[in-house]
Amino acid sequence: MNNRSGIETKKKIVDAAREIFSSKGYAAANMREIAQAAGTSVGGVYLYFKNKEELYKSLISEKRSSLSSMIETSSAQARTAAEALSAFVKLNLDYAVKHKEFILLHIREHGFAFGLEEKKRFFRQQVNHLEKIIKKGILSGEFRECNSRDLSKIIVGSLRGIIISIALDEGGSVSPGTLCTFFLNSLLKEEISV
Amino acid sequence: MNNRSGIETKKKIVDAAREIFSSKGYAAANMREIAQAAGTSVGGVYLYFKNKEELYKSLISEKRSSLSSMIETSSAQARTAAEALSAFVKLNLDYAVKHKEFILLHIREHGFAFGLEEKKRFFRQQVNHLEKIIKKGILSGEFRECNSRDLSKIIVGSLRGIIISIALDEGGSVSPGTLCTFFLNSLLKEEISV
Amino acid sequence: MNNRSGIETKKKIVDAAREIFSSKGYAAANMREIAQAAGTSVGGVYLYFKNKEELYKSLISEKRSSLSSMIETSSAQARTAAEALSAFVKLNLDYAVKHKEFILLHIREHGFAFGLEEKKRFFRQQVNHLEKIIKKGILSGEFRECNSRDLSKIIVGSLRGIIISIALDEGGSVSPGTLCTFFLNSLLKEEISV
Amino acid sequence: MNNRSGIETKKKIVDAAREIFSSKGYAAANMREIAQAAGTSVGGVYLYFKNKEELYKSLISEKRSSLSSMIETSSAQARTAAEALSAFVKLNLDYAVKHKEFILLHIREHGFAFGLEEKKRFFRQQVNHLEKIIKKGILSGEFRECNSRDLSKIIVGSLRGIIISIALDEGGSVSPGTLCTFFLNSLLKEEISV
DNA sequence: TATGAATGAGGGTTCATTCAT
DNA sequence: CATGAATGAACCCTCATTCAT
Repeated sequence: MNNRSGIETKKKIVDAAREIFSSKGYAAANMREIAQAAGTSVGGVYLYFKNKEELYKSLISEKRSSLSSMIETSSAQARTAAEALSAFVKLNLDYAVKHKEFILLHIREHGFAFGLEEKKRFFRQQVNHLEKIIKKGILSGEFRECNSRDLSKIIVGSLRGIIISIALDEGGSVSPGTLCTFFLNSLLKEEISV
Repeated sequence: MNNRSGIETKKKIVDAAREIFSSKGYAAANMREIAQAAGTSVGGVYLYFKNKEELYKSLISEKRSSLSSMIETSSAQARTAAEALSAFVKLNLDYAVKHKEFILLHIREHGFAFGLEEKKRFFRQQVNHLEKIIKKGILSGEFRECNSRDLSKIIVGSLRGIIISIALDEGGSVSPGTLCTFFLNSLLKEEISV
Repeated sequence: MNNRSGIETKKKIVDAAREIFSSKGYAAANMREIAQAAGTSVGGVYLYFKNKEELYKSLISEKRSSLSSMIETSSAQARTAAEALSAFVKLNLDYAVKHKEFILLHIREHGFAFGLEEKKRFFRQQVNHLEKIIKKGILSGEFRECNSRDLSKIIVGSLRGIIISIALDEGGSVSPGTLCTFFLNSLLKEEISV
Repeated sequence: MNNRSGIETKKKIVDAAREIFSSKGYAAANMREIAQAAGTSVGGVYLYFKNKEELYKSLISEKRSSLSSMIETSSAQARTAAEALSAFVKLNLDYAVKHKEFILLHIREHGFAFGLEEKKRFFRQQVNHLEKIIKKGILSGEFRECNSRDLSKIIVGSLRGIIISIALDEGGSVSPGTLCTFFLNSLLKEEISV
């Protein structure tokens, strides 16, 4: 096959790699298989990616930055703090549903091999982002007084756990609405029932 | 090796295996290294475990069942539903702090390699257990009316996410108390502030 | 590439190939690199040379024959045997200094890969040529009686060793004059000091 | 095969490696082939040598140091400078005859891949050693006044070239005696005929 | 029980060569 | 003539597993 524009080939490789990495993890995935799934030869993969690690990292950062920017955008458009939090939660969950493989990729290899620092940075980013939302809510009188830092950590952490459940198809999904209500119970002045 | 009983050797192997598996993941860990860390020979490991997979699985199930039974016990001793939930949360967090390596082991390889089914079963077990607590709380009038199944899933999922944060040392731990309060906000009739 | 004639391209390839082959040896050199250094594409190289081996061989024989003819010419112009020997030695040394890379190429791969027979033939040629000079010198009474065959072998061999030292920049060059004197000590009737 | 004492296996590997490296050069030699020739498995080779490079280097240094020490010893026993020089030449030639493969190994890869510095050092060592002999000869009145440094370089270089001829079986060997006489012609006060 | 040398399949990676454009 | 993406065989090396001692 002699595809003049390698861009198509590259895309196929990326797709195949995501699929395979996420289903078996980094170490168990093998380049031969990825090439095959992408419809190319082994050498073909190395035409676009320096090596296995680079291929893997490219998947991670590509997705991570796309999620980050989506979150940023949606928050800017929210009127109230509750709305911003809802958007934050929904985006994360939607993303998890749409990109299960990415989530697995992201969760798995957590703290292994390489990229630990990048992952922690991403987590901190999320926490910081949420903290801003909460603080704004407190200032505006929408949320009650609380430790915004701790709550942010708890919520981001929780979200991650729930996303894992979704990605692993563990016993049915939880609706974003239900989850938002759950979080808002500790934030809003008036109580709502789940 | 001149241990009177092989039991000691086996224990050393298990400890070394946990340490190494959890720090590098299943695929990247290697038997020579485990044997060395355990102070035995490669062949020695195969005296006690059929193969790498068996060794790995034994670690998982060993810890998982020990946690399960602890939770079971603690719940039986609780007077109120809130107390039972607190115990549940605290046990899980304590366990995470004390056995970070196990958590990593448990989280990582999530849905990979093998053991996916066991992991899902464990998750369902936890959800079921929590659901019972919540239902009891509703019946006793301690908790408000709510979808106990959904809430259980949310809480167990959240707990998992937070445990991961702890295991990965991501930006300071959240106290069990704070976390319980957070969960109870959606359960108790009276509201409490975090 | 918009060279009017491919001849220029071919020359560039040959130059690049010599440079790279001689600096890394046959096996470690690679076609992509050669093409790049020559300012062409990989395919371009194959337009002028059937394959890697052919490209390599062409370098060797090109240089070898040019040296051979120079030696032939210079000998024809010499008046005395000593002069002929001097010319022979000087040409070889000059050549080594000017074409270090070729020497390396020639020395390295000595008896390997391919071309062993050609190399031996070249060596024999040199020995034969020198033997003629020595015999002429004995006949003319310039040189003393000696085993001309053995001496030729020794001198050609020695020359090769010294050329290697030069090509490898091992500790300073020896002047052609000094070397000639050294060789002539075993040939001339009167003794000279180095 | 389960050879309790790996030392035998290691020897077989070394022998096979020398044979193969010297017949095809470093780059063209391949580990599978070496293992096969040694009667072991690929993994077996890596039990004794970290990698291809290490295996290669071990051959070189092993032989090099053994030759060095032989030369040192023989020189110490020589009565006259001429005797010392003879011993030096003979040892080198004998070594070349007995260890053709080593010579090839040593000559080839000259200035490539790795080990260039070690090779230069070995050359300088030889030159230094010979220079001492010549200086002693001049002092004792055995040799005539001459530039001992230059002559040493010339002789060591020549020796190398002649050894290459021998190793490559290029047209019959030169006897050590003839060669010594050749060298001594430029050193001894009285002239001798070859 | 315990050892560790030996095995060999398999993984990551390179590179000469081809060929559609 | 020229290009460079594509191919795939082959290389170096690792490691789970076995087995003679």
